[in-house]
Amino acid sequence: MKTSQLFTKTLKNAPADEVALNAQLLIRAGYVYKEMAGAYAYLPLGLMVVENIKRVVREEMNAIGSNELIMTSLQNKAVWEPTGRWDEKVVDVWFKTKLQDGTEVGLGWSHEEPIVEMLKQYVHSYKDLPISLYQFQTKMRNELRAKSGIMRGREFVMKDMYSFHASKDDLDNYYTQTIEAYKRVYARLGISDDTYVTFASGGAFTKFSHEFQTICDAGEDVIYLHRGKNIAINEEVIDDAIKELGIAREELERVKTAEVGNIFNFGTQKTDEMGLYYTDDSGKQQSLHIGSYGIGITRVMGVVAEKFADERGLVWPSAITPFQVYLVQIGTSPAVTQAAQSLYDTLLAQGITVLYDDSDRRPGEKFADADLLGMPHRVVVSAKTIETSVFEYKNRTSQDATLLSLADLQMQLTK
RNA sequence: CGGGGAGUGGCGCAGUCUGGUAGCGCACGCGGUUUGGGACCGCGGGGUCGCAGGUUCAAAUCCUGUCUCCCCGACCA
Repeated sequence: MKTSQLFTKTLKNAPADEVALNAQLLIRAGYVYKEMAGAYAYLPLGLMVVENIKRVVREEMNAIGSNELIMTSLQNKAVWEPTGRWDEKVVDVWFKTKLQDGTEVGLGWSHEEPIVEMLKQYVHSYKDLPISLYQFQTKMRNELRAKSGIMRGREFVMKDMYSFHASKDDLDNYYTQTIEAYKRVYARLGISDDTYVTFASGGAFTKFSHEFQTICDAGEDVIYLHRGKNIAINEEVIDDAIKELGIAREELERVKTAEVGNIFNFGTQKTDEMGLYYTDDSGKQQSLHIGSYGIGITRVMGVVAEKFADERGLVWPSAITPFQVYLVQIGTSPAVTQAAQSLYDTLLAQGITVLYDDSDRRPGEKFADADLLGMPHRVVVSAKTIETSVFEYKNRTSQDATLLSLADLQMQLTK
């Protein structure tokens, strides 16, 4: 895409009321627009990142046999009453509204109850199990206080998955598979080195649930870490956990983290509360074992933005960058324009995504934008480079540029 | 929800204490000179000062109320 066609605008200053680094950079670089506290619009560049993160997650969820669907944002009060969670004293993040005839409805902050309710219509026999469903949904949570830019909003995109099983063993097995799938997701997103599977507080039917926590100063959680044994424990459950695991608190390192995923083993709690049962092979009615697995898509984007950014701007991992290459044309002579256009066409034909800065701005501004926008590769075409038929290449994270032939450049961009 | 801070062109700010109908930088438009790390000169457009009410001859400025935003805390299924 050419910048002349892209809806975007970079800013030198971030709005003064944004303190969170992720929001400052994402707003300055034109990825997001703040509608109100805790609610951000995703502009074309930001949407590309969101979609790229979703693509990675989608591929890994599909790989463990889950099915994508999409539930509704409007939710039925009657579905939530049996579990007691319609009550605002139990769930304090509800957004509730009324239909014109006075019927109360809720805006979805979770889809656990609705999806269990839905399955009553489809699951009757052990032959229908197991089943795993997931969606990417905009969750609405009426948080007392929004904070940390896109890392804790009142409206955010979440991947939530739910699995349904005939036995505890089958659920446990799938739960373990999901942990591995989540690890692959974080590896592909470039944050696996700093992401830990963490023991956390869970429902009444599990000793612990698991969180995926990424080391991040802007995070809201604190975990205790044993890098050698690869053990991580949320501060919330530290006392119980060290007893359980037989380790000493002194062995653990205390770090600030952001929760990028959370999985729960519900056991048969939901099925019993809501009356979802199946018939086993001897004709007896049985409870289902249910698991629930979430990844905050937009929060992950904020964490990645926050973690990798440097003083010049964003730095995107290759897997989720909106474009692989920021192509800078310097000068507007026909020869330079033709060379830049030609390179642009060549790279596109090769399947490499390119943002081609075809504006007639000065070089300094273009370089500053290239850094701020954070694409992994920068290529410059100028009068100097076409003289010797080379291209100037620089990686976002390196200081120095090198001159490469077209073939070498193509190799650099595809490795 | 408790505590603290802040709302002045699109963004960043000054002006408020000591009332006298709004200013700077960036951005934007036009002309010119420039062109490898956010250029320079000239000209120009744009705000009624979050909102409402009050005091006053006169309110961005004083008073009351209200809305919004940010930070800390509490909360986080």
